[in-house]
Amino acid sequence: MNIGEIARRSGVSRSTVSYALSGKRTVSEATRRRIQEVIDELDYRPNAAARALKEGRTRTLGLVIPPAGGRLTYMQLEFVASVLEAAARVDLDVLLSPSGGDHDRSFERIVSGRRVDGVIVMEIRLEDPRVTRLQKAGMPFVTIGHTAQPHETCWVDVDYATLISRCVYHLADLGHHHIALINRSAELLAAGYGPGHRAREGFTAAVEQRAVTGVEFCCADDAPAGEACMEQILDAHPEITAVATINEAALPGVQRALERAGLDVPGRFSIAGVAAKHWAEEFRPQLTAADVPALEMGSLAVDLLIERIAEPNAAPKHRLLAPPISLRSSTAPAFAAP
Amino acid sequence: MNIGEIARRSGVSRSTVSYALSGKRTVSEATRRRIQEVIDELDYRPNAAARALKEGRTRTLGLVIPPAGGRLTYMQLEFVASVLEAAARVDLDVLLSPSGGDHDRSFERIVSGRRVDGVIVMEIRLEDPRVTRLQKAGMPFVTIGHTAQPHETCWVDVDYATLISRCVYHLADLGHHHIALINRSAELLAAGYGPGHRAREGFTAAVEQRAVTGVEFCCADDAPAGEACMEQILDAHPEITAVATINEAALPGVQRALERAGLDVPGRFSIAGVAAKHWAEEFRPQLTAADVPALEMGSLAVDLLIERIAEPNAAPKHRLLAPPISLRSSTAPAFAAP
DNA sequence: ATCGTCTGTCGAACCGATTCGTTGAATCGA
DNA sequence: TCGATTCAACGAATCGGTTCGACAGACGAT
Repeated sequence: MNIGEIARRSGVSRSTVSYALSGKRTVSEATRRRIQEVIDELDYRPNAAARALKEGRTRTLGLVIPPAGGRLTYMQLEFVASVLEAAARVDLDVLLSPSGGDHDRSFERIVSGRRVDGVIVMEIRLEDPRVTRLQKAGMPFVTIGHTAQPHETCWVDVDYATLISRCVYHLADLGHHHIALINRSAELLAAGYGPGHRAREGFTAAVEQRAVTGVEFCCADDAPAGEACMEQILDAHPEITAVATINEAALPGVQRALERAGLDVPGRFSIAGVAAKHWAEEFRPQLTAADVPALEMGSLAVDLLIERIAEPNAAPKHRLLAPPISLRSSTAPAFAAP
Repeated sequence: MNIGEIARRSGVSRSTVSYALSGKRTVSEATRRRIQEVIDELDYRPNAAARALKEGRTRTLGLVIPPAGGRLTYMQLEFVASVLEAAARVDLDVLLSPSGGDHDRSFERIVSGRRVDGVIVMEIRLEDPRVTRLQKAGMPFVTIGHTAQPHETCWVDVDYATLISRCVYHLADLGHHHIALINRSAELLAAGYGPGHRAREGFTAAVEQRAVTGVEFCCADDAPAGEACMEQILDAHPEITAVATINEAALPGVQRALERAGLDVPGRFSIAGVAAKHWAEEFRPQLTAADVPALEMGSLAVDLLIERIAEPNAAPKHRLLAPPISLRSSTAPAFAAP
């Protein structure tokens, strides 16, 4: 079932079949039809490896996702889905690589085995060895999130600083004077996880501007950690009446702790966050949040990457997204003691 | 940076480099070291396409997931993650194809372009065109879920009939006499979606055996549909005090409807389901459920597939999993009017 | 009648690996 | 000292496509 077989059965040379298929040279209508018939009959499709070898491109994109897959947040999942969809629209396949460091075998295979034409990397750190690796290998890439050298690379990111600021403004407008930030884990922050750092900056700035008091807490990405964190907040800072957060995975636990403490949301306690829209709507009560446009980001990333593959030496492009806050049912005016 | 370059720089032939790398023939220790040095220096790795072309295998698996538009359930997500992990452990890459029918371009590329050595297909229907297509193409595959001809193919599946039966037994043991089944959508059922049909069978059988009354409801896979469905149940069958379900995505809505009706879970109403463990634990109240071992299923599927690729003509193997129910906080004895 | 152009097709080279058959040198036993 | 054996390396063929240069035949212009 190779091109030679098709050529033999339709009585032409292999090159003619190739040209009939690609249209890069003229082939008479009669031969073209004859070839097409044979192809349809045998259900022939060119071997991807052979084509990739000759053309020097694989028509495949790599998507590097965080390792230990089970822990993908809803937002990340939405993003992955949208990358797949966008790639499928332009007939590109997607190779997934669950890897964190730059010594990961799967990552190495993809990058230096030239299995893909370009790579999208999620969950970027401020100093990210994968970025360095990709640059060294000369592999086109787009990151979700940006490094400490943002001007050097192509990326799409969410403006966490602005979004957390908006959360704080919103809460302050509602009369909350003591607000906590539930950030992501201390380990992530220490590792230079950008969104965490920028959420911190935005929080600090907004708190200062509105002259409210703000305390930051780091919290691992799961419900039990959220529960423990919220307990700690209530315990150490009983004056706090609202939280802003970028840690959606912790929220079920946060909610549980508030419930146990008898603090109704939003009656006695408000929560504003940054989360995937779908997730925010399924949360109970529905979450007031900046709805991260994960779907849009995915197709944006694919577009940028395709552009980059075509023009590897053009100036890197970036997109910083700052979606507005959707008001739902998890925030309300600060409780005034009767 | 190809094998010829390495050969030239280390003063040997290309074949010697190849043998030094694969170890398929003896290469003197001295030359091997010399070659390795050059390789390390240039950071060389064999071109995947060239290797695939010559060897006739790609060292890549295909994973066919439901079309990207539809949302993956938490269970499906866990499964995808575990496939990725299991494949990475044995140095295989994974190509994702979000496709439903057999005419999907991405599916066709993977199957007849021989981009992968084998395929794992999720969300199998009783009559599934993709299975037919794969059989015709002679591509090794493993399905998650099985078709109406289960003996013909390799598959891994959850024994939904048994699990739903166990839910019903558990609820009946707690004194519930009127139980609803919240199945998945009527469209899916009509399309021959296996888990839906087997849940129905298990439910019918268990209800009969325990002499309780059971009513089945179909419900789309999202919270709003779950809410509407639960409202309908309460409205049309006020005697019902418990539901069993395989529709995890509908549960947040179900819960919301019960809350609005003032029915405390599990005090006044019980819920037992089939769901991913992590999901069941994050649900409030924690869900009594048969914890689908999605992680185990993923690596099982990869193992079966690798076996199948090695021996395409061996008798197909199957695995039907029936995990026990984990008792959590969403079920309690039927409410007895005071 | 001759030359140039255009069409449609073919043959051969090439992409970068693997692998088989071969060969030259070193080693060994008789 | 010679043939047999082993070791280490080489050269060429091959996988299945794409693409470049060549070329035969038809056609039109001069």
